[in-house]
Amino acid sequence: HLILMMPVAKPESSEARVIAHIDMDCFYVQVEQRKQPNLRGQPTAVVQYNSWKGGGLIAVGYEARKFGVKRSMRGDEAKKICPEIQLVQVPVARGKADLNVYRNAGSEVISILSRKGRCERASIDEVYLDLTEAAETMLTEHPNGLLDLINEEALRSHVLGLHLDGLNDRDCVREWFLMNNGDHRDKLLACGALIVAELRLEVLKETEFTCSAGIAHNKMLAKLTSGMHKPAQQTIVPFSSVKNFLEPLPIKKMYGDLRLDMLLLFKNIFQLQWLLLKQLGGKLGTSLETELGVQTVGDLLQFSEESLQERYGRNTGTWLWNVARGISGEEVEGRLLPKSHGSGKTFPGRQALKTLPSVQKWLNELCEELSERLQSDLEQNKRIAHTLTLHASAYKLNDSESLKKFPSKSCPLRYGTTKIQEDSLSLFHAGLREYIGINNVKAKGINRHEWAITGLSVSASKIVAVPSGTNSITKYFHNEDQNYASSKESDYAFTNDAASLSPSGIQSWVGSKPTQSKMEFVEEGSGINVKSRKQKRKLDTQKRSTPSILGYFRSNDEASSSSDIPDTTDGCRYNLGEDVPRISNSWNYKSDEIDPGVLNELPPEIQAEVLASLDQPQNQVKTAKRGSSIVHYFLPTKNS
DNA sequence: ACGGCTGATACT
DNA sequence: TAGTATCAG
Repeated sequence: HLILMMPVAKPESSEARVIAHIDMDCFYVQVEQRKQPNLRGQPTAVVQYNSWKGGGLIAVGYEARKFGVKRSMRGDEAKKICPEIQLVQVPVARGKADLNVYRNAGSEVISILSRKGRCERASIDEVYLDLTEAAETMLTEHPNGLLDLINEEALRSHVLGLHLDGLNDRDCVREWFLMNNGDHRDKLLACGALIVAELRLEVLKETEFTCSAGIAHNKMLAKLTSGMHKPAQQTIVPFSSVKNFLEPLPIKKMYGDLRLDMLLLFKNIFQLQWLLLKQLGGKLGTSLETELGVQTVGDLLQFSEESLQERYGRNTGTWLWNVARGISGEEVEGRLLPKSHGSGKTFPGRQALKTLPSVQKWLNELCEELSERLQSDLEQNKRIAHTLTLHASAYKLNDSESLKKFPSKSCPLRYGTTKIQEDSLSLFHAGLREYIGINNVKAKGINRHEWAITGLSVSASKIVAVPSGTNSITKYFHNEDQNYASSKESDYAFTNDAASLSPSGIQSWVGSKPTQSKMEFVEEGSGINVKSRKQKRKLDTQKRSTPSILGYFRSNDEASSSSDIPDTTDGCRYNLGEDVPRISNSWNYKSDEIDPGVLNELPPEIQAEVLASLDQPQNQVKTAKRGSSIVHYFLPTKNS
C-alpha cells in the first residue's frame, strides 16, 4: 500500500467509519445576535472597519442573504440592496480587528461536540467528528431498531438518494432510520445521524448557536454535504448514493463570486448539483478544466490513476483519482486546539507604512495581541509555542525592476510581550535588509522612502503541550538568566536553548539555525479549557413544544423549513440516463417566487436562463458541455 | 495596490 | 529547517 504525503492518498480502510462535519451557520453573525438578541430575525451582517465604504463584510446572516447581500461586499453596497441591514462591527483592539470573541465562541461549541467521539477543530467554526465507535455501540445496544432514539431533529435529516414521496418526507426519513434494507453501513450512518442531531440540539441549548452537518463514511463526503442544507439542517450520505451524488458535481466554482449558498438555492431551479470540491477551487481546478476538459467529478473517472499522476504528480494524481470515487482515508485528528496563533494587519494604499517607527509601533500592537493569546493558551491549555514568525508584504518605491517579495523570518519564541516585540522587530530588520538588498544600505539613511509596508503579521507555531503535573511547568520554564526572567504580565518565564546561549539576543540566531530543544513534551491530549459563560442566558426565542433548531430562525421559517418545501426527485440536467442523480430536490418555481435580490446576483446570461426556465416543465436548462477537450490531455507535453 | 484576518498543509 | 505558495472561509 502506498504511503504518500500530499493532499491525501490514503486508501479508505476496510472498516466503515462514521464521520461528521459540523459547520456553524453564519457563525460571526450568530455570535453577535446572541450578544444582542434584538438583532435576531433581522437582516444582519458583521463588518470589520467601517470607515472605508462601510467596512468589509465577513459574515452575512440568512435574512440578509435573501436580499443578495454577499460576504466580501462593502457595508455601503449592502445598505444599498438591503437598507434595513444591521451592520455589526468586529471588535477593535489595539487598532486592529480582534476576532477573540469568535474564537472563544468556537471553543464553547467544540467543547460540546467533543463529547461523543474523536473531534478535530478544522477551523474557527467547523469540526470533524469520528463517531464510528459511538455508532457501533449504539447499534449493539439497540439490536431491535432505533425507534426510541429518533427525535424531531433527526427526522429533519436529508438523506441523499432517498426517494421522497413529496407528501410526507419525515415519514420517509423515519422509515429510512428504522429500516433498513439491512445494510450495516447504513445503520451505522443512521446511528451517527442520531448522535449528531442530539449534539446539535445540545449545542443549541448550551450556546444558542445553530449549525449544519454532513454525515458520511469519510471526511470529504461529510464536508461536501454539511453545507447542502443550511441553515440548521443535516445531510446523510449513504454509501449507495455516493456515486450518483459525486458524478454531477462541478469541479470548479462557476459564476465568479457567487455565493455557494445562493447557488444551493438555485439548484432547485437548475436541477443541478452544485458544490465546490475542496482544494479544487484554485489553480488545480482551473488546470483540470482547461487542460483536461474536466468539468464535473464524473468527468474525472475516465482517467487512469497513472495518467493523472503523470500530469499532476504522484500524490495529487492519486488524490484526484480517489476523490472522483468518493475515497478519502484521512483520519479525524483528535485535536481541539489550533496549531498556531497569528495576529496581522494590512495597510493598503496610502496607509502603507514608510518609516521604521511606524512599523515598530504596529509590530508592537500585533505582538501584544499575540502575546496575550499565547499567555492564555499557556494558562488554559498548558501549551507552549516554540517558533515566532514574522510575515510582511511590501512594495518598493522608485524601483520598478525588482518585484521581490518580502521574506518571512522566524526565530525561537521567548515568552513575554516585550521579548516578542523585540524579536519581531529584529526579524523585521533581518527581512528588510534582504528586501532592500545589502548594496543599498548606504542610501537608506538619505532616502527613507524606498520601501512601504502593506502588511504585517506575527505568528506563533510549533505549539506543544507541557505536562500538567505539579511542578512540570516551572520545570520547563526554569530561569537561568535575569534577562529572561518573566515579565510582569507573564506568570512564567521561558528559556529555550538557543536563547540562553545568546544573551545578546537575536542577532546571533537570526539567519542561522536555532538549536532544537530536546525537551520531551507530552502529546496533546487535553481538551479545551473553556471558560464557562458568566450566566446561562435564557432563550428568548419562542419555543415549540418539540425542540427544533429551525425554530430559532423565526423569520426564516418559510424559506428554510423542510416541511414547507415540496421535495420531489429527479430533474436530469446531465442526461446521464441511469446515472441521473436522485438527490436533487426540485420543483417548479413561479417567477414571482424567485427572490429578486438573489436573482440579480446572477450574471445576465444566467438570469436570462433562469427566467426562461421558469413556469415551464422541468429539463429546460441546457445540458452541460462535457469532455470536449479531453484529447488535449493526450497531446505531448511541451517539456518532453 | 482594498477582500481582512486567520489558519492549515505541502513543497523545496 | 526555514521559507514559500496555495487554499479556504
